Amino acid sequence: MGVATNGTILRAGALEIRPEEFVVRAAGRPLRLTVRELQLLTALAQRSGRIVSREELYTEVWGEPFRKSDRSVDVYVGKLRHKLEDALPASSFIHTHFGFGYRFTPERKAP
Amino acid sequence: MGVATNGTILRAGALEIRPEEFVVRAAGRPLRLTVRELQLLTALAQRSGRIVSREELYTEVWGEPFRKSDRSVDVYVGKLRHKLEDALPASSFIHTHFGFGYRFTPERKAP
DNA sequence: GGCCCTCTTTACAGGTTCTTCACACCCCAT
DNA sequence: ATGGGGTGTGAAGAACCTGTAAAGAGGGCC
Repeated sequence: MGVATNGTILRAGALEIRPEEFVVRAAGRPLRLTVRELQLLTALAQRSGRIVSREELYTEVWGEPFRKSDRSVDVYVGKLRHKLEDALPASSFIHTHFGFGYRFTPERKAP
Repeated sequence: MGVATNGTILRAGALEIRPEEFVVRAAGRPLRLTVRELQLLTALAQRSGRIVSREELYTEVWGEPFRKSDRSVDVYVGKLRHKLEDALPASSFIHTHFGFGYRFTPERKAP
């Protein structure tokens, strides 16, 4: 069985993710995400604080084997970063770890 | 057990739904709906404010497993929208969430 | 039968999202 | 400082999703 998500509410800073209800709120306001964006954000938030490889993210979200040349994860990380930046400009959530993958952690940006 | 509907009156804007009595009123005037239309509208109104998948709506109203190719929910959403538009042109009730499903929420239309 | 009404299914158009590619830039080891 | 793989990202076409008209199927009634 996969990761338990029943009735789950994931919180991270001012973000509230309800995967079951297809809803993400940023400081109370609903965030407009596509299916893939929501899936990827959920996968990241479920692994909050850990560095996660593209392979792990890809197999979790896309449900098929990862090819090293596939850039889908990067593209969607970019889309998520942009939407999160629009909604919560004072925070950053998705951090790159060169050569390893991404880490989801809400951080206050440097002033 | 299913959703409790005993003696329930669902209200949403100028809409009043009495599932037990097979009656819907729009600003006091009875709305002429078929059985399926009433069932679907009731299912939506019982989940007011939430994004609901076609699958959930289909299994609730049709009482059988959902096939991805089945468009019945979409067709009936269209019929409901048309009748609600005729009765209450200033409001919109059923909102599409691309890739996820529908959300029932009474909203004043943009002027 | 013929008519009417409802429900189901299909087809197509139009719109949105997803995938892939290309290129620029970045990071690190040498 | 330089080289080479890693990462960010815009753009374009493919793939997928939704709205809706229309046709077919079934039942009830006269």
